[in-house]
Amino acid sequence: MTIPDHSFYERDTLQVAKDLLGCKLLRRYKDSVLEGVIVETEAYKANDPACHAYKGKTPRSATLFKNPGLSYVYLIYGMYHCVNIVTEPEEIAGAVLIRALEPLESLDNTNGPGKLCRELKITKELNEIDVTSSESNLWIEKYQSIKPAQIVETARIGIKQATDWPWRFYIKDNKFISKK
DNA sequence: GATAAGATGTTA
DNA sequence: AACATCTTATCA
Repeated sequence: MTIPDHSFYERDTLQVAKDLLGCKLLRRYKDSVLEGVIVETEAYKANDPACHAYKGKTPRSATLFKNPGLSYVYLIYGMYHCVNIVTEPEEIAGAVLIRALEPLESLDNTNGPGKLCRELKITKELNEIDVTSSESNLWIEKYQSIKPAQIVETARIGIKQATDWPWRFYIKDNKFISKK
């Protein structure tokens, strides 16, 4: 078991989004650990109209400009949270949205960004967590290696801007991908 | 099956 | 007013 360090995240967001497929997301909660395999991601970058940081730094999006390897958690539609991992060097905005997990360890279906956050008890309290340390309450470990041929690139889901950019990635034939 | 609408609150 | 969502209802 190895944990990707800051240099893993301090790269192009699209590359990180692909490389995160097959890694595990782990959440320490009340003395137990909830975990799942990342099977679907989306990339968000500074020059991307759909990115929260597109119009510059705001109180919410400031996290996206910080150190790669931090978590970025926000509330969407008033009732669900979404988790991202910050990418690119400091002061350059970028993040990878984790859209779906294949459940391990006592998780129910987590085939969507809102559902997986509810299952893993991820809330705004877990914003700006260092996911490169197993001391954190939220972190990422290497798990499976995914061959490039197993990665499918498609358009992102649930956004109104830049809907034709193929910045969504998932593991081919996996049963836990979020639906349209 | 498909499509529509409602819940809900933060953001800028 | 929009929103990186999900569930439930109402068709067929």
